[in-house]
Amino acid sequence: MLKDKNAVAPHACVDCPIRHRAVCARCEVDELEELETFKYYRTFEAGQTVIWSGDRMDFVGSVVSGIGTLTQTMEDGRTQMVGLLLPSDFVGRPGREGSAYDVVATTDLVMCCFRKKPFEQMMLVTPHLAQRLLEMTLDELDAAREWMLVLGRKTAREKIASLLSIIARRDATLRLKGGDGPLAFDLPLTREAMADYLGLTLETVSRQISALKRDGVIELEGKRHVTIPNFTRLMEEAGDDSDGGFLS
Amino acid sequence: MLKDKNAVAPHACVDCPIRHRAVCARCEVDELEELETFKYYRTFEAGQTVIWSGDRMDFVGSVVSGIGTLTQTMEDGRTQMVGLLLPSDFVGRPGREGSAYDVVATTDLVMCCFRKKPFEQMMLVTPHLAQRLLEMTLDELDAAREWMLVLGRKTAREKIASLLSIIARRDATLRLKGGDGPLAFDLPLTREAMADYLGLTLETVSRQISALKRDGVIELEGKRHVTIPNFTRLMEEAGDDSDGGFLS
DNA sequence: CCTGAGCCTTGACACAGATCAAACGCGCGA
DNA sequence: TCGCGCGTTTGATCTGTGTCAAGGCTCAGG
Repeated sequence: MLKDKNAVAPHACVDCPIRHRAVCARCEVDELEELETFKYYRTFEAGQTVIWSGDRMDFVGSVVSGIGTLTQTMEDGRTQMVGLLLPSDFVGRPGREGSAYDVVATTDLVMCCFRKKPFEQMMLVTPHLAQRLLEMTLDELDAAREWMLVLGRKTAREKIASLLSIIARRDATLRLKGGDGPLAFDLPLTREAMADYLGLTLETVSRQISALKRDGVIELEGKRHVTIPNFTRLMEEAGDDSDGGFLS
Repeated sequence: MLKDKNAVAPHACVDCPIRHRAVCARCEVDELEELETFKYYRTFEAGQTVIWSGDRMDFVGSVVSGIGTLTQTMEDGRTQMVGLLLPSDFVGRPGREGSAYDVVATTDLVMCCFRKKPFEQMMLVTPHLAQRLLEMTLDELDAAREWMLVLGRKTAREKIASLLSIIARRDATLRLKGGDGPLAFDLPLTREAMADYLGLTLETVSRQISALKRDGVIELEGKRHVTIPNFTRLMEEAGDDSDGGFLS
């Protein structure tokens, strides 16, 4: 199952693509060198599970490229996605044994992993690391709470529009493109995964996407490629005020 | 409007009731003394707003006693509660200007406040403070994600049962009572506040509470006093597996 | 004692989204 | 080339929860 790829991809930290956004963003060169002594890369194929809920974790790490999801599942099979992992996002919790969620690779995924014990040790004596992790965790908390509003109070159409605007925004900031011209991106999620994120069924997701397309809010090329002709319009459909506040 | 009470309540940190659970839990005596140089107490009456969303915050702080809520509101008035503030919980975000949520006192509330600037300064040089805050933030993130499952996937009945079991658990841990005897507590929230927390209407909340009572899952004395004859039964109704995992 | 304001309960009905079911289209292996 | 599987779309119907409306309980103030 595991491909040779698993052996691939070691960067030097200094020219890592997520250098300026990940946990290590604030680290000095010598601190990066220390991190490198217990760092290793792992790759996962689309669909592979990175960590099972409840499993013991012996590493923490950052997403370097690709997309992953955090999900919770009830005994009867109902599932809720509780987080989206994009490049530079952090996985794992220092100071806790196991994972509380399933972590799954949605696309092929490259992770920069640190052995947990030495990472925890280093955090105790390296404020740069702990400060950055606190900041990232606070951002995630804000994002989770924003999502609670989506889940608790928005209609199906608003939920879809909210998801699209989040993906569009994160995609745009990753590529550092400004401008209000038409945004375009590939949906990194299946209809089912979107449904799990939004607390809907996949049929409802499909119907609402068709409706948004019919109403000219989005354009579709194939099933996955989305163009947003007017971002403000999308925001209105999402029920957000137009302040354009953006996440992490 | 402000009562004399506002002048009241200064404890010495060393015999503070939340000393061992709040941000300052890990601080040494000398660190507590430093905190005390920019600490002050404020009290709020039930119903009073502590901070308006978007307002500039010049303090951060801990809930000493009483109960508060964090809520988000959409332009059209739909509101979602995104957090419950219980004694020892932390309010405010170091490194950010304004509040992202409305913070409201649900009961009379006493807060231990720190002026924000000196607190941020102290965090930079006091690992005990930053470490504890990270730990608390990670716990809150877990709680928020658990709540996402509730909001996205649970039925109205399960939502009510989930809320009751959370309140019962936190109440029990606050009072440090063990034992599986019947739990009893007063609901700190109105039906409307519960609805805002659960993404329901107050009518649905009322109906489901009546139904749980009818089915013997809970007992009611008046509108607010709840007895749980069988906690395991309540957990089953909440759709949680019986692992009894508990928060923060 | 009466009155009014909050808070809560209950009923009747409407509707958004779930459920069940069928079929499409595209890529891939045989 | 065919056929199969997966992700998706679309339709018909069902149902849980929202909406609207009426009335009850309790407590504080006149």
